[in-house]
Amino acid sequence: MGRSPCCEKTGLKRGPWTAEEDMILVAHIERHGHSNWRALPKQAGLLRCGKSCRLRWINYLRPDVKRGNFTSEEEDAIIQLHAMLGNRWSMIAARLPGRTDNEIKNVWHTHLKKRLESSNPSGGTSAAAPKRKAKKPVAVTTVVAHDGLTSVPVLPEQPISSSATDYSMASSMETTESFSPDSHEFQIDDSFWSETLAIEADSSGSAMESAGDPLLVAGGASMSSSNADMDFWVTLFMQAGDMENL
DNA sequence: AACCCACACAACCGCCGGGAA
DNA sequence: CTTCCCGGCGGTTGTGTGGGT
Repeated sequence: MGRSPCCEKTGLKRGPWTAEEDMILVAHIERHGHSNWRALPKQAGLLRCGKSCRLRWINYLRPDVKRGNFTSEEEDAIIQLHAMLGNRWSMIAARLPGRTDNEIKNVWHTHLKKRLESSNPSGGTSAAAPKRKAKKPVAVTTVVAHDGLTSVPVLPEQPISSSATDYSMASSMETTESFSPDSHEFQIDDSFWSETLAIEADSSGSAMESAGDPLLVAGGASMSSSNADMDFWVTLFMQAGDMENL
C-alpha cells in the first residue's frame, strides 16, 4: 500500500481559510459536487490541498452542520458514548447528527475530559460552567449557493463553522432539522430524538431483544428523567453500533 | 495598564481500509 | 491477484482570545 503524499505541498496555501476561499469551495461543490477531492482544488482554482478542502467542507461548510454550544444533553451523550466507544469520534459523531468528529473531539478534550477528571463519576454529568472564558459568540451569516437551494453558514471573515460527519444521518435529517442558523444555541427537540430513534432502531433491527445486557436493562428501565433518557439513547446507540461492527 | 497563562477552536499530519484499475 | 489511489479517521499542534495577576 505504498502511498504518495496526500498532496504536493509546493505552492499550496495552508492555515486558516478566508471567507473568499470558503465561498469558492462552497460554490464549486454546489455546482459540481465533490466526487474527487484531490482534483477539486485545481478545478475550483483553490491553492489548497484536497484533503484540506474536504476537511473544511465536512467540518464547517456543509449546510447541515450545527454550530454553537453543545447542550448538556449532547455533552452527556458524548460522555456516555465515549465511555462505551472510546475515542471513536466518528462513531460518536454519527450519533450526534450535525456534530462533527472534530468538534466532538475538541469538546471532549477541552471541557468534558476535565469535567470528568475534576468531578467523580457521580457528578460527572452535571452541566459544567466554563472555567474561564465564555465561548466566543459566533456570528454566522449565510451564503446561498448558486443553485439557490442550499445555504451555508459563513462567518464574515473568520472561519465558517459547521460540521457533520455522518452523511447518512445527515441525509435523513436534511439540512435544517432542529437547527436554526441564526441561533447560537442548538436545542435538541423531541422530534429530533424521535427521528434519531427511528433511524437507529431501524438500523439495529432486533437489537433491543438482547435481554440480559446490563446496559440495555438499565437504559430501558426509566424514561422519566433526562439522564435516564440519555441512558436510553446511549444504550440504543450502543446497540446499533455493535450491530454495525459485527 | 501590561504581561502572563489557560482555554477554545481550527487546521494539519500520518496511517489505515476499501475500492478501482 | 496485486498494486495504487482516495477518502476517512484519530491524534496532535498552532493560533487567537480573554481572564487573572
